[in-house]
Amino acid sequence: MLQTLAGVNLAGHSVQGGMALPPPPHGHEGADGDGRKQDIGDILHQIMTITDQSLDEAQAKKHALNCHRMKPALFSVLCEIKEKTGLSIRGAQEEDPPDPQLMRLDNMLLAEGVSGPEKGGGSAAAAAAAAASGSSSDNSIEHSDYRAKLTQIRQIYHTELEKYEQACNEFTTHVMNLLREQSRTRPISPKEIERMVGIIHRKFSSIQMQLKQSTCEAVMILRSRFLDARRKRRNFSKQATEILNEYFYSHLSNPYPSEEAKEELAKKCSITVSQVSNWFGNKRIRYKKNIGKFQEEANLYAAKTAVTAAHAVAAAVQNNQTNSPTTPNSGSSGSFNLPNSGDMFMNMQSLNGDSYQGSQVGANVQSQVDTLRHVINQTGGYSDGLGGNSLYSPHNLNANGGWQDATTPSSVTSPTEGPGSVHSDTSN
DNA sequence: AGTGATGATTGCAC
DNA sequence: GTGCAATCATCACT
Repeated sequence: MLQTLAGVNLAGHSVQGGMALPPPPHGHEGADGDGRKQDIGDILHQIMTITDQSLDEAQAKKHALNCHRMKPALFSVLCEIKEKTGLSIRGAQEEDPPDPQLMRLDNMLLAEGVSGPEKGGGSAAAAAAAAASGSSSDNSIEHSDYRAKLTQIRQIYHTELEKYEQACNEFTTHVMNLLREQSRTRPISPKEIERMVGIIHRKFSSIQMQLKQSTCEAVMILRSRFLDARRKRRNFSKQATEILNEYFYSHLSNPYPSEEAKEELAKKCSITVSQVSNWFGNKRIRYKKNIGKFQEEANLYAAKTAVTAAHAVAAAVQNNQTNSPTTPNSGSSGSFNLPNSGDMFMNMQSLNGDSYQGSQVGANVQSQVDTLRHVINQTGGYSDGLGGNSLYSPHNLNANGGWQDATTPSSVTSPTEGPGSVHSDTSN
């Protein structure tokens, strides 16, 4: 049938008098070879002279062609032929499975909070990183900065994506219109238009993939810049260091805070428990390595805690004056916690004025300090007999360089208290 | 740029 | 799992 039709139109009475189709054939075409050659020659001639025709002429012929009663049949036949040839071969590769790389990129962008629903400008990754690297004020600044940058990336990504989608839609509509228009004169089936749309979408999605890829790269760079704790190490705040030092020097005989104490310190210092552990690990080793260097610091903190202790003792004594006054180590009152303990190896009387002024706390307090001193002395940790400027003696380090009381540190919830020692825990 | 301080990590021992 | 010791990487100061 195809051959018949094709033969009718091309070899038979086709395109007589311009491009207009002839009336339908009445039978089979003539088998005359010369006649066929003549016809083909005519067609070629018409094609070659088509540019000489005026626009009106062309439109008129086009209209005549469209109105020809054989046109629909011929159109579908040509479409079928086209379908079976390589002209539409590109459509064969449609319906391929989703690109794994694209899926990876999508997942990553989703996990980073770039694509998907807005999570308050932040992301799960940022939150995780925040938890991992602590949550000090410095870090929070950093994370807000990180979030701001991420939001920026997110905005750029969405703007670009929107642009691409818009361009894709516009282009698709344009091509579809064009093809529909052309389908009136060319054998273009709706299926083929669909395929063309698919091709366009694939092209645009490959552009989108590039966008996603560069967005992922940007996020990765941002993460490594902002959230790598080691790269972006920040010193703890002065206050945090002070709190940690106070605890360390007031528990020098056993500077191993319990889990509870670590948590308390972490909370106070706005750092993580593991950071507290790191700090104590570093402090212990560095103190041990260079005791001399830390002596001044130790004296300072010891004086500080002594003053606090004296104040606390004074307050306690005043509270208990009407009752039976007790020494602080009686531990009857839970109203205060003496922040220094048997760890105090300080000679208060030899402290200089900058660190400590006995007169500042008054005679009453001074007597209590003396009491305290006595109590501390009883623990064996206090010594008046230190030579030179050695206000502070690391008695608590044994010959092996370890802490004497450092037995099963992880299970120790408070410093080992000798008889008569005052419970202290600055973390409380 | 050099240097010491400091927080984090790693490998090992218990 | 915890702590020690060594080390790394960065900060902060000169």
